[in-house]
Amino acid sequence: MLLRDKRAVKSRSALIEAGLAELPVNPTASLTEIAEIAGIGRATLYRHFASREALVEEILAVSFDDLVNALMPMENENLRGKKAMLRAVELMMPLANKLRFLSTFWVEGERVLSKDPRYAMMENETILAIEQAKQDGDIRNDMPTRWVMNTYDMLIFTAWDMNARGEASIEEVTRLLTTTFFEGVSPKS
Amino acid sequence: MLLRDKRAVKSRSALIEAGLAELPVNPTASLTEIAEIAGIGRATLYRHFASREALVEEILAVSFDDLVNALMPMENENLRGKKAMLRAVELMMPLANKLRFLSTFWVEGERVLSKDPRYAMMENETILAIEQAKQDGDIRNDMPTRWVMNTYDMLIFTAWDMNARGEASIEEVTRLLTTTFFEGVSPKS
DNA sequence: TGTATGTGAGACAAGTATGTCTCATAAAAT
DNA sequence: ATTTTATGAGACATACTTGTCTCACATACA
Repeated sequence: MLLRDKRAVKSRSALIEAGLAELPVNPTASLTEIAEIAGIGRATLYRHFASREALVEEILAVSFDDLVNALMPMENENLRGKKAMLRAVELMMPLANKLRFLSTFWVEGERVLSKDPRYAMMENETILAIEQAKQDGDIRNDMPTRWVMNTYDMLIFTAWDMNARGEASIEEVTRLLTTTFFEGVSPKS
Repeated sequence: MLLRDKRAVKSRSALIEAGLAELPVNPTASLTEIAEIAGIGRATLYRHFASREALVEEILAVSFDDLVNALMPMENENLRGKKAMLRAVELMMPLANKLRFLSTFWVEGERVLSKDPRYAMMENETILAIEQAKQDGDIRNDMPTRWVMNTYDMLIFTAWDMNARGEASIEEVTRLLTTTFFEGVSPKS
């Protein structure tokens, strides 16, 4: 299956899309269900992916590629600390459904993606940004970087979820997210 | 199985404890595994719980009972707004290990628990507290109550999770949670 | 047009989880 | 002490999932 053929390309992306949408909602979905959602025969699924594991790993790889690509513009912007974190949120919001897959399959994800040098780079840059923000006086020094990172990730998901339910626009949830993250829910004093 | 017998009580609680501990870590664990962890025969598991679903629902019910009981002291305290929210966090945090189950099985949980009148009551009281806090000037008026509630819930789950992983004590995550929620990660100006 | 190739449908085997049932044993209840 | 009841071990049927394979058909490609 060398993806020279239009049909193969279409089948493959339909399967990846189906897994991306279904597996975070129902992680134990059978490959029969995935194939049905994709509108593709089950046998064809196995022609593209040797096993269930292979499918998950492929979706992880594709999602991670999208994430890296979304953040590419930052390479030329030389932002640091708080400004970098704000910019990253802005760039990441539109693909939060892919981030959701990454977080759902985090155990597999870490095993697979940790072989990718970009993975260590990204994590490192997040930590650097948080610690830079601490030095700049934008993030409290008495908060563990790990907590700040978890909160940051969690707020991105909450914002995406609210947007996905149609309760607020991308711009609105981005504003809510960044305000809540840096200032909290209290009014400015 | 009317739980008049010591043995039945012991078996039942051993099974619930095993599910409570194992299922959040490995949600697809078989009932054979659960029974083995509990140190109970698989047949006995089926004597107590008609199906896998019944076991999960029972654990959800027990967990929710624990949550409601933990919040009982507030009935006599007449706290409102921000103070009520802080107190609720304080009372809920020690249940971290038990209530992680609720967040893992949130989909089933909502379906099962929404039949319980106490569920609607709890949600309603949270909304009331948030709106009271807005009136008191403790929460920004330009933030939708729904966003504030989602953020509040997600921060509690994040804190539970971090504590359950042994990355911070109950006191530590309580402090981090309340500070982040009301003040954000920025230092006080 | 003719050839190569991807696809759908379905048969098939192997493995595993579910749920039921029986029987001898051990423990609790009275 | 006697009766009642829960348990463990294991057999058993059923259903589902996985992964492989074949064959007729349709579509892309050259």
